[in-house]
Amino acid sequence: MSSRNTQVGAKTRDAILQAAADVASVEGLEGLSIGRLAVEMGMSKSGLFAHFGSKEELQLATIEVARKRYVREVLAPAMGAEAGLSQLHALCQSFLSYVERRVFPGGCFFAAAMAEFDAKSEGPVRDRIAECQTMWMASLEHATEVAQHKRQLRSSVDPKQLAFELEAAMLAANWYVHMFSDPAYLERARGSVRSRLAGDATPTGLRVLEALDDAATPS
Amino acid sequence: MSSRNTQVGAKTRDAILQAAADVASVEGLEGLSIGRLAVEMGMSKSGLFAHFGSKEELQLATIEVARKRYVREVLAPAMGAEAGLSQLHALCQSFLSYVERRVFPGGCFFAAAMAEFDAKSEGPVRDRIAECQTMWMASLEHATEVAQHKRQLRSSVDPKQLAFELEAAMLAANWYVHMFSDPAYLERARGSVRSRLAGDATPTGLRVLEALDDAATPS
DNA sequence: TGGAGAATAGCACGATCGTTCGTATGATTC
DNA sequence: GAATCATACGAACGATCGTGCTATTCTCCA
Repeated sequence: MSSRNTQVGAKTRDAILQAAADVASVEGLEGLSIGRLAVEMGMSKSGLFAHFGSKEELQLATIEVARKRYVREVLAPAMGAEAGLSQLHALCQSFLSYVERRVFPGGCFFAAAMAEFDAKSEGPVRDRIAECQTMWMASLEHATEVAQHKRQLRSSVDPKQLAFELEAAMLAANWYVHMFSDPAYLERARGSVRSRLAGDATPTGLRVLEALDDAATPS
Repeated sequence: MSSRNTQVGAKTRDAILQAAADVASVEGLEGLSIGRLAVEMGMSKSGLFAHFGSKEELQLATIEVARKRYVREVLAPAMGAEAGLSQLHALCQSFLSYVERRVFPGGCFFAAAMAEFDAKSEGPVRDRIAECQTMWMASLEHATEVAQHKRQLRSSVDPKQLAFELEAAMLAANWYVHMFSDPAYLERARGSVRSRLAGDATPTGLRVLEALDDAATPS
């Protein structure tokens, strides 16, 4: 048949995982309970459970759909920007927009998961979360290195240090926005990103940043 | 009598809460279970439970002992510093030292609690955590204002913005140190604090910072 | 020394947890 | 039309959750 028939269970499975990712961003990956998830999906606990076989498998599968959402909502939009400083700027703006748009209802899924598992004993779930966080940081560092190669950021800048500081401001905004229900913290983070990039930029880099600001506010 | 006899139960209660704070910094305040805590304390679940009457009361009491520990280990040491920029610097160093010394085995208790409750529905526990976080930020902001009054930091600096950025770096270090078991992130945060304060300091403030560095590295 | 009251233990409850098992329903394939 | 497979359900398991009640043990003071 031409219209390849997607297995009926795959749709259900994905629907479950999308809901699971939303719940986990609020309640945490451990707080995610199969029973409550089944009620929310309008199906039986055992029917839902059969899709995964164990809670850990459910958690790992949830991480994967969350990761795809993250790629689609944060990374992909920033890939349109020119490599280097523009892309570094785009990654930060994209992340803050993703928090602002409430792509996950409880804030950044991976921020919540990192905070939940950072002190816990080792395990596949913790390992995968750490991997995801490392990959995200690597994309910030890589954009920094390209920007240095293009003489947009000073060569004295340590890419890991810059990535750390940018991510720190974005993470803090993520917590505070939800804890105090105050979107002003997103603007604080945007201010941090702007001044940090401008402070490390070469004259060439400053022109790039100015062009980005002009594009953002076409008055 | 001169040696006022503390009620025997009060010691037990405090011992329970100290253990509870340690556990909660790793497992979270919701993950804290009365049964497991009782086993750890070598007493019965009901005997332990009787001290509090409800899990919520246990959580609130745990927050209070954690807060006292925080005051003792972070705020109090920094109160020895001269008001203003020195104290702002001391608060940041004190916090990072508190993370490094593993005052709570799972990292900063309040960072973990904020991450756990930021997206959750309202309640006394969430409210208290938010209060504690606000008070900590207020002490950073206050030190900034005093520093401005003393002409150590530029008057153009927004105290809330500076406090946000300092706290962001410290929080990020707290997560990463535990997630990746790498104390280098503490140095990254120290670098962030140093460059951020130096960047906003007046000539007077710069001399203060230099004096602090000399005192820290008496070569 | 004994009695009052605080502190702890024992036991049980309903609810929920993750998990297993047997079964019923549809669709697909021979 | 029969056999097989994917999918979901219902019931139940043992464990643990928070929370009551009642008894026992301990501490301290008159």
